[in-house]
Amino acid sequence: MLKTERQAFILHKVNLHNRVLCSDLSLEINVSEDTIRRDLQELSDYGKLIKAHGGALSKSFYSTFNASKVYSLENKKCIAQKAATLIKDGMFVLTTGGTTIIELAKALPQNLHATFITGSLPAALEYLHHPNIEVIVIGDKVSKNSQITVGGEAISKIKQIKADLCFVGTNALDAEYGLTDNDWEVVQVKKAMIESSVKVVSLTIAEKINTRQRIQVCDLQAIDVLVTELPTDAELLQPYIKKGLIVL
Amino acid sequence: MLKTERQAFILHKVNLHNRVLCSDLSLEINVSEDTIRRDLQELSDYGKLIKAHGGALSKSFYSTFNASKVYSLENKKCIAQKAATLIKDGMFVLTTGGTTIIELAKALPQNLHATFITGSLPAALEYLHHPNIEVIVIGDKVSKNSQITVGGEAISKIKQIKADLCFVGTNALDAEYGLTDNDWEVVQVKKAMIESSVKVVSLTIAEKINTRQRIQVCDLQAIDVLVTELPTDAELLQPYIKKGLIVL
DNA sequence: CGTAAGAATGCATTTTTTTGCAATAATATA
DNA sequence: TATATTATTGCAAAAAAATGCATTCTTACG
Repeated sequence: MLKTERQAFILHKVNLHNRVLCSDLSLEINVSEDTIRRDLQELSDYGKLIKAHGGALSKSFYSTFNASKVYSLENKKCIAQKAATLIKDGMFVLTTGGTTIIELAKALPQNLHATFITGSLPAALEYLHHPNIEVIVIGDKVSKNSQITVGGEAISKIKQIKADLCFVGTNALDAEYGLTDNDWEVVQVKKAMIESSVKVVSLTIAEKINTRQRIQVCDLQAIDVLVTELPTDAELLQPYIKKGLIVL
Repeated sequence: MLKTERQAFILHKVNLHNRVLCSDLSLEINVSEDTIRRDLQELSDYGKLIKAHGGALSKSFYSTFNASKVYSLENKKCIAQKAATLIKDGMFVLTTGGTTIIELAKALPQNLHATFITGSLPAALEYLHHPNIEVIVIGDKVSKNSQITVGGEAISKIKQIKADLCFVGTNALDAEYGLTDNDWEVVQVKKAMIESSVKVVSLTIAEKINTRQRIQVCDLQAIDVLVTELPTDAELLQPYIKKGLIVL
């Protein structure tokens, strides 16, 4: 059995049964547990499943247990504060999902009057807490990992919109490869949002800068503003400033 | 059972029942109480639950904020348990919003394979916790009070669906006036859902029975099943049984 | 065709994690 | 307070993961 074939089999199995054991797979496919472990490691790196001691769990099963704590929370709060200043009364704002976006939602001033459009359920619930913000949810199937709606319906709805501003929670940003991500469905939604907006803002914690994932969302040129927790004059940001991005 | 899987199970259990005992879990999962205790400690470290002597409490129950907010919680849990038995594998299920529906979402068995369609953001997030349930959100403007999507877009999407089952969280039910409610926009959505479903189930706590609100959602005839926390032979329910409703 | 570079795999060894047990301490409850 | 239940701690056995290395299999290329 080829490596790719084996990994596809493992993935199928884990999605069907919600969990797999190294020992079972080893017997079933007739390779050593080491190989299975290496496969699981790889699949986990690609974000296809969740590795656990002794085996792995399907991503949808794992999301039951709502991903522990927010990583790098303080930095994200800082980014949210900066980003919030970009929103003016009366604006139509598109946002993706992710923990940084949630922090942005929390950081919005109480007196802001604006319309927020999103496919992220947790973000929508946060926006609802603000008395003067109108919330519009994009409907479609909900992706378990990201808790945002994805699919053709969602994308066609997004294309009908012209927003003033789009906030993109960023997984990886690179001066050469632009904005990249690893979930195909989520990428499609992000693409549509970026196309439907006049201005695009990338919210990026410093450690994601100069990294790349497998699927491209957009070129660097498509991004207007980059918000990080770093001061504007940080070494890391200079290449992006040179390429014409506004950095906050 | 893998460690991670076990912890997910514990978390599910504690969120469903509001509390768990080390001794129960130990028997149920078949590991020592020491292991359970260590799991609870870990989950507590991650802030997913509150550890207590002899077991643990759900975070939402412990923080008076959330617990006190849900009125008549125990009755609603009882209703949810009964209602959950109506759902079979492969079904398409439409649901409204409301606290009883949230309890239903929590009470769904882990191994249920079904598709849930809703405009309620909190309900959708609950459904997501079930690995084998597909969640579809109806998009539109979100109503601040009810946290469900309302409006023409939502209604036209609902009309395109034909579901097997529709669960309606009920505000007022009366043998003469049928199902009534007091929020015009929410009523429009409920109407559409009822029309789009083969079977309609009303989830109603006893104190809402024989009460009415200002706007009619549907006649009693449109409802197939009535689920309350009362035993089937309760005096209060007899008029409804006479009128042909199935009572659980 | 043949050979060299690189990837994939299994095996042995070391390290880490998980788990149950026992002894002791802390805590609840009658 | 006394007693039973629950927690904590240290420890050891078992299981699993990581690591380095040798062997086999693929692939690329002269």
